[in-house]
Amino acid sequence: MLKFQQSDKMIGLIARRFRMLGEPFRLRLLQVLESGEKTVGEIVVALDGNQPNVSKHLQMLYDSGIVSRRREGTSVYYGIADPVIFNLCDLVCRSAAEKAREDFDDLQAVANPAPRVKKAV
Amino acid sequence: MLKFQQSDKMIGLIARRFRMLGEPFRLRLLQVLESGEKTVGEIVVALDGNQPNVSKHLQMLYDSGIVSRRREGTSVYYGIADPVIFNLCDLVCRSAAEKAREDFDDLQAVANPAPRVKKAV
DNA sequence: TGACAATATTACCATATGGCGATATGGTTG
DNA sequence: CAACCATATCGCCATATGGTAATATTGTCA
Repeated sequence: MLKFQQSDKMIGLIARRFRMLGEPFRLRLLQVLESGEKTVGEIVVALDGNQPNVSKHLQMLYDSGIVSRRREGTSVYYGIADPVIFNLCDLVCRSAAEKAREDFDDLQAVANPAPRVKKAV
Repeated sequence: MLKFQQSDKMIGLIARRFRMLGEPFRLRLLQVLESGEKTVGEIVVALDGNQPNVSKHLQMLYDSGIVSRRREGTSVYYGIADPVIFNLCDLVCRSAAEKAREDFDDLQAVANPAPRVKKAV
């Protein structure tokens, strides 16, 4: 924010980044890669996904500059290219947890409405 | 990351948050709200959008706990409920800018391939 | 070069999402 | 209550996106 008052292009780029992280399967992909480089095959096994789907999402993350790619023989190793995403996830995680807690409290409040005195049930 | 190895539900929540930010129009909405509470009408004018669309996106942001809502007469004021989003945007902005710079450098490198000696064009 | 393994690409379907006009709802004022 | 704001919701369409099977590509090795 603040700095991208600028062009619509910049906003588009930012949005794209967020959209990349806005997909559960891709988050799980990144989660798997957090412990280090992995081949497509290894990732497929780890996530119990199907290969074309994994490749597709990896491609998207690669195009966005979030993951790196390295070929070795017939295998391709993917890794985290931009560790900042972990900071992002961390922030969002905390924030989402906070929100969830508030929602829960609100529900509680509805269930036990303002016990002014002792409670009369 | 790290902390949401846990449930798929948590991953879903995180993804949803990111998805909320993964839409140019919503980013612009938040940009407008950064300078303070605004009514729907004011936002419509500021973004030159149409009212139902603005309301819809505001509703989504509200459901996600990103913006707050306050009624005053027939108007409704929206504001930022979770300022963390600005940190997020800031991080992504920097990161995206970095990526853009790298892409540019790569292009340059292709255009002017390794001038070993003087240059032979 | 042929056979095989790993990964990428394509094609297609189902669903999700955004934009927008028409309409409903909620609140104010007379 | 009627008329009139401001906002929310609905219905529809066009497009984007994710999942998956079939197929193409790339690299290795004999």
